[in-house]
Amino acid sequence: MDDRMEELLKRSQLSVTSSRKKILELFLGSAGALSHGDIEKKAGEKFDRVTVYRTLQAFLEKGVIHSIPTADNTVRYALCKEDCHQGHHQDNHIHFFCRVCASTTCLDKVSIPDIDLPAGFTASQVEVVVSGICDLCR
Amino acid sequence: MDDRMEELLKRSQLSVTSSRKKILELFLGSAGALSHGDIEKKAGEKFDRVTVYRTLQAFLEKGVIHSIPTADNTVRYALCKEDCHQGHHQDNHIHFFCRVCASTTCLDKVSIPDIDLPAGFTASQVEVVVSGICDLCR
DNA sequence: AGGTGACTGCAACATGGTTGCATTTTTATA
DNA sequence: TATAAAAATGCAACCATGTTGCAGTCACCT
Repeated sequence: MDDRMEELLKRSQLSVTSSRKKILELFLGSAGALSHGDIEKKAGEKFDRVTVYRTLQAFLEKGVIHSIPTADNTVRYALCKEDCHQGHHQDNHIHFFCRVCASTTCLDKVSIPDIDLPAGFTASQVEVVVSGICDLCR
Repeated sequence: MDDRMEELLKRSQLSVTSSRKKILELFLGSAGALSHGDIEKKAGEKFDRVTVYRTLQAFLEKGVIHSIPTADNTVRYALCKEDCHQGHHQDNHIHFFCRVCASTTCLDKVSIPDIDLPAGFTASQVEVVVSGICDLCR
């Protein structure tokens, strides 16, 4: 477990520190996506707010996590799959936000449908966020 | 023009005040969606920040505008169409965010495709935000 | 083991958003 | 039209969230 996290950090060209291991551990141990606030709470006051921000920033840049915009306007983060590379995310899946438990899940199985844009518009990214009730809350 | 705004406010059960007329005017005169910050800038320091917040809140509740989550994590607002009613929005269209001019547009013509959710999930709302380059910037 | 560069924590700051309350403006009613 | 009640505004203060600079610490490489 510890090895796995160290390996993931090294592969992403990030130096191995205790805060990064801890935050990575939180992501690995959580089903859905985490917000900055979630991480601060779960980490148990062990790290400075700034460290959490900078760690998330580093993870984002190196392609370890990706950010998810949600309806309640708080950014959440989730682990990327193996095919995410530095700076070039492959998060071609939709996100589900549960109104009951406020959790955000990546629905890897559901792909994003094609969308016909009007003439003159060019799409480089499509974000789909579905809100509703998740399988655990019904 | 002035009549049109007063009528819209009255129809939405909102009392007619100068700030509401001014903010409504900004929406009518702008092509895309506006963020809180946009409004404060365009209004020319005439209104208190709090008033802008409360006005947007009131407009939201009465179905005059709807909110749009964007990739850069700032909420934007756009006028609702006629078929939006109090508390029950009919904003069943996708939103386009231009990376160049940072404008957000409602693409009324493009409807949201159906999405097959995994078993156990129930969808109540689907948000689609396409990022790319708009027709004016290419 | 030791030097260099990267990471951390602290303080201070900036921004975005909310709440309570006194004052002003709208609206409804007479 | 005058007036009372209701609603909206502005102000101050506050909280949450996010950023920056810098000094100290830690990880990495040789």
